[in-house]
Amino acid sequence: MGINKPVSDILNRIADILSIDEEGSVKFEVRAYRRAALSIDALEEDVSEIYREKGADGLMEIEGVGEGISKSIVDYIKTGKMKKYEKLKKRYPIDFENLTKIDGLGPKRVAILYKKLGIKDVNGLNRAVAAHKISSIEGFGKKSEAVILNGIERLESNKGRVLLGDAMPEAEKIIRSLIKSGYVTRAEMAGSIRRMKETVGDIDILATSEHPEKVMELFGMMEEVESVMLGGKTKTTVKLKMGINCDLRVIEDKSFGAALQYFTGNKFHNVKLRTIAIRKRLKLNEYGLFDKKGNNVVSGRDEGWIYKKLGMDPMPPEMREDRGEIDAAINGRINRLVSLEDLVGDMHTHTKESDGSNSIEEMVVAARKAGLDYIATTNHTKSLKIANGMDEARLNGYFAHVDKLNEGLDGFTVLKGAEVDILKNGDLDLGSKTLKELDCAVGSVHSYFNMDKDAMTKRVIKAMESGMIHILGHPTGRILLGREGYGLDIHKVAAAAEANGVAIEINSSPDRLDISDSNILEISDYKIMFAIDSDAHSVNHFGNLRYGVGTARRGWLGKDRILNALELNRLRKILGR
DNA sequence: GCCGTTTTCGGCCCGACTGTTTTCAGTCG
Repeated sequence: MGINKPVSDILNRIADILSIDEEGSVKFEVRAYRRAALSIDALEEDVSEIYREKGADGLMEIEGVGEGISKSIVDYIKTGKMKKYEKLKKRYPIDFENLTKIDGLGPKRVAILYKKLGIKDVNGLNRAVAAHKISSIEGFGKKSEAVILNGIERLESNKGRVLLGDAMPEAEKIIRSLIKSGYVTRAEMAGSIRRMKETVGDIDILATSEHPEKVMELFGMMEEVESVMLGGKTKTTVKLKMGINCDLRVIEDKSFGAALQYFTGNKFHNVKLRTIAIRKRLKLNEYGLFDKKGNNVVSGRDEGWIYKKLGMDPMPPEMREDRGEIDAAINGRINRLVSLEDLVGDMHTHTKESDGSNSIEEMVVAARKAGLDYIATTNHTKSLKIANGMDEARLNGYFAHVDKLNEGLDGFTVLKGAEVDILKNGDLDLGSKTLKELDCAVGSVHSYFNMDKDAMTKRVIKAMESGMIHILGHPTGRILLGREGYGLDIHKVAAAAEANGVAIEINSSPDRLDISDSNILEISDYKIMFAIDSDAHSVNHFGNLRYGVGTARRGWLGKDRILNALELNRLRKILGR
């Protein structure tokens, strides 16, 4: 794997240690290290590749990386260490990475705990909390102790993140309760959920109300809430039973748009926007966009106006990750992104013939309800025994059944397909006669995940070159919060997809979202189509398509790049090749 | 340490909330 993560971690550790005794200009040095760490973490290409291709000059092209930090990176590439960090570490041999993940602990308080109690890591902190040693330290109290204990539990239980597919329905439930209470006129999600990030660390909700105190009280008593962490007049943080925190902020109606803007973009996006505002002699905050005299120059109700007043086109929330969207917006290059309504079909669904829970008839009813005009029925194939994979004979029988079903359907079509296993050697798991008869073949890897990157890339490309598969299913095999995807040279795969007319799947299953938004951005210059598939194993799973659409939007894809946004006749032409 | 429509020096995003040292530093998003 690449070294971006360790490099950005070390830069953050340097920032941690520098910030302990920060005085004067060191404060900005800290900021510079954090900034560089963030942009390296978000980089698509590995810094070692950049250095190999373009040397130290290439590294300095990275935003926030100048002479000093590029030297440190080269240092790390050559020796596996950064001299600057090794030196600083001697002063504070502390596990800042994990300790600062705990609520209420930043580098300074971690350093105090080290100096006073000799705490170096989470275990040490745990012991100190158990012995009630924390509350006696100057600057800490009983409440700090409780917050820290809570933070340790959260860190140990699930690393503090949950799937978008779990967090979003929870946020929707909370919003419904707020509206139902009668005290809230408007409530919406902000933050990473609104950006449709694949996993989220907390839920942000914004609401307008004439009675903020009442809303705060009500929020703290909701059934989803385990405990109230911080309760203010306009902002309350609670710990939800599902294991993450939820922030609720109440704002005035007139600043709702500004607040939505402020709390949606990621940190980097927002910093850039505020810097642009300053250049225009304006000030941007959650209450609006203000000129020097303190007049709000936009109607705070409209989020889009803030972008327009700052000289750029508004862009969808999913793009606000500081991945070039601000430049694109300034140059008027924000394209219309694919939306859920654009999808008219689903190319990857299962029935109880293999490992699904419902019959094809039930799946058809659910798909129609979801607004679709066609689905491909794509059950597993024979080598995937654990999923009751189908062999050629069973498939033939099943397809005869589907033919009959289609005859009776008006305005809906079931395409005959299969999720064909890509075997260890890159062969497909069905005879070529059957393969040729499939309307839609999704090729997927379900075995030997541990092959090295080269071998796995060759395996997948061989399958694509067979001319038999239409879509590469869940291309990297990752399971969010579970396992890393198998190593795959995504550029080589994309090039093979282009050469062989194979579409790349965006699997909408909340624990996959595979391929990822960042991979899409990486390969979107290839002339390839994408298929946003539910991979539905039951009638409820068509609802997951919204997460796949979110992923596609985070990858800046328009409707024209989506296979299943094509109406059936055009789709058939492409599938027939 | 980084960076440039205030430019090679002199700046660097913004506000809420907390605990507690009653006036603010630290943390967070």
